[in-house]
Amino acid sequence: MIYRAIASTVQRDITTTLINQSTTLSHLNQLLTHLIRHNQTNNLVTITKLTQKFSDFNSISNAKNLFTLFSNSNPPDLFLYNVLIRGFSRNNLPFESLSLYYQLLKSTRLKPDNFTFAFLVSGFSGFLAFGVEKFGILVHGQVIVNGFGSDLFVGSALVDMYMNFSRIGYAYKVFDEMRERDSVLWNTMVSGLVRNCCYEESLRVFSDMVGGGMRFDSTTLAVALTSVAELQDLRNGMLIHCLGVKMGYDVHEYVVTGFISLYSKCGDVNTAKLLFELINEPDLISCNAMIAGFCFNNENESSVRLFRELLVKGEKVNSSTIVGLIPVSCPFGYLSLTRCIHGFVVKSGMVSNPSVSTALTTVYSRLNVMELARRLFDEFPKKSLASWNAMISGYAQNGLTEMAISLFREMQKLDIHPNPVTITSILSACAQLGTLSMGKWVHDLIKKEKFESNIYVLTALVDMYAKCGNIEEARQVFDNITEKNVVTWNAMISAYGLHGRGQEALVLFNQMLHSGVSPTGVTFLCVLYACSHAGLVEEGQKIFHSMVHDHGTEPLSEHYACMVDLLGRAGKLEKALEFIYKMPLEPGPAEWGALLGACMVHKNIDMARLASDKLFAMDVGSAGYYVLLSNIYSVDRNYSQAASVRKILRNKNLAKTPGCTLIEVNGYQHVFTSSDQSHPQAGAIYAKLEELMEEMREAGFHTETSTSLHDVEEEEKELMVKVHSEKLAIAFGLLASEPGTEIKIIKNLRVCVDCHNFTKFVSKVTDRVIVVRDANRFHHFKDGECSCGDYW
DNA sequence: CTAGGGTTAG
Repeated sequence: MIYRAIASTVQRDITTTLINQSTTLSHLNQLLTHLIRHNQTNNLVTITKLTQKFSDFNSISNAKNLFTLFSNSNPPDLFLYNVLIRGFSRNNLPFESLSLYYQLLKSTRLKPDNFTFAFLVSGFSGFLAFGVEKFGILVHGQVIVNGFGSDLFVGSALVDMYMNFSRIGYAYKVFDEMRERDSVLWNTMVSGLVRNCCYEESLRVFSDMVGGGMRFDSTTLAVALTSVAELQDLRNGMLIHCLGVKMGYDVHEYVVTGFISLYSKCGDVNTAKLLFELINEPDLISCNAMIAGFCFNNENESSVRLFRELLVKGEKVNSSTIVGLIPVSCPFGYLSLTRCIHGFVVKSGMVSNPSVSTALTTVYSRLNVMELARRLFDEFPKKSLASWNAMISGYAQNGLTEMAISLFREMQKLDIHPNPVTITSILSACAQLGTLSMGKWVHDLIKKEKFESNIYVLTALVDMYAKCGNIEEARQVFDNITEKNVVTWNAMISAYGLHGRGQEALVLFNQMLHSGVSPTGVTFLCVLYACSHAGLVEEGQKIFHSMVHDHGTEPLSEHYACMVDLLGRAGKLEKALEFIYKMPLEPGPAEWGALLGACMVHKNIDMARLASDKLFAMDVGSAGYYVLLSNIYSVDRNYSQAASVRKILRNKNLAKTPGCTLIEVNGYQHVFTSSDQSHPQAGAIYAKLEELMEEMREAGFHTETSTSLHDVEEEEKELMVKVHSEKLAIAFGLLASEPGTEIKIIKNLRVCVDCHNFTKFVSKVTDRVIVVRDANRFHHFKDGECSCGDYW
């Protein structure tokens, strides 16, 4: 009897040892066959061990069958349930986990414990699909009801889950409610924030962790390195470097790889190369970091060379290598090169890797071949958040704003939660479209989701408010940003320029210099643009001078064009022309175009002809210039010439854009076109308009058409028979909004003189502020005056 | 540990 017991124990120990030592799936299968053959499938410990091992080998069907086999003749204990739930979760089957959990509740008297919940929750940490989030929240409810709300294991799993859904706010809530915090919990927070591109926030949490004396391991340090690298924050990066050395973590090759990545992304390739050479035998991963570093610094030949070396050494390159290499085809701008890489990716089967596909989508977007990008996107077997973002941002950046927003809506329908990157792109789309209501909605979303510390989001928010006409709101958001970068400053400066508030732009520019942020070329463009739109000629010239001599910034063609615009707008046409002749670069379409525009405003026909001759010689494919030239001939009463230019325009297929105006009332958008009758309230609108026009005529105003030379395309000629869309929108705005409230409209073309006069008049007699965004800038009409000083 | 998605100017 005793012998038999010992024998069975020995047998069990041997089996357990064999299971533990199994290194392949076939070992396990052999063992299982053996157990079944000898009728030894009734031992709980053995079965549990085997179930666990099967799921570790991703053979979840075996694990499941084993569980069923056992439970047919024995009641499983909680441990076995937990092991299988863990198996399902690890194999990305959260719903299988969930149904097993229900089975546990329904058909046993077992009480789920912290392991059950930790495993159950963890199933939702890597799973993103339609409507999963609701189930995640449901599971969280079960956790609380069962009293595990402050369990560390469960808590970490919950934080990880919410981070996966980009629910930063919920993750924080779980984190805050933990009575004690271990290094795993902290690490989950830090890496979750990194996964959601909240790099500043992750560094803040990391420094809280270190400052609080919490032990951190080399992995956490590596995650923090990711943040500083992404932020290109060399100062903190070097601090973390020191910290890593002090802790002795630099013996780990992956930490050194993190350092290489940091210096690569901060532009210090030499240090990166030095560290790279210190590694005796660089592995694939450190090579990838170096390749990406070369790419980042436009050392494309070096990247390709290292890539070749890897191939020669017989190393198997992975998706990281390809993703790191793909940007090489971007600055080159060669579609064929991208196609080549695309071909390689398809051949090697890497096309199913979301990172690779997303990178390719991005390259296609940058090259503005959106059809290819979309086709690739539609073919993704599994769309990651990044792939959605790549597509949405591609649309937004190429001006296909409606497509961007409709894709975002689709995403929401599928219950896929946006992260800060998505939000930034959508804000950019709102800014371009001028949809304030949607922009405000996104702002609320930002607050709810705790994306408020993300500098990209906030900068895009400033820009959105400015471009939707809410300059004060833009400023408020701007003032609340604690750590502003150059782009943030640029956005606010350009906002003032857009609204014709040049002095404020200059004040802000000086504040920026005092705050220690160095201006870039874009900063000077923003400032010069602001000066130009406010007629601040001397200030602009001083800035231009200081840009070259104090800041050592080399002016690009855009800067010269801006100066031409500045001088030209102010009527200093001769000076503008002289400036063009004296500039060290070859003057291009931008400079001549700016001069031509100025000539039209100041009615200098001869110089206009000179400028347009230059433009035609360059064969610029822009309808605007042709319209301007046609207008010149009209002024000269040379109608046949004017007609022939328009014919060229038609032949070249440079379609003129029809004018339309958008107005938002109570969150609804109304779009008007010229002489539009389609609005349900058209009758009342035209009656209101007639009433105002009559009043205007009585006050001695008359319609002005022929003398105006703005680039408003055909519209003006139609004025005698048609009513411009902005008048309709304004009349509607007066009817549909409360007296005394501000009216805001957006027009796709430039405002014509007649409408400008009309709007001035209306603002006076109705005592309303009317804000007009045209193709170029904002006009604030108040009390019969416009902020542009009749100069646009 | 390495890799994919974001803001400003024209």
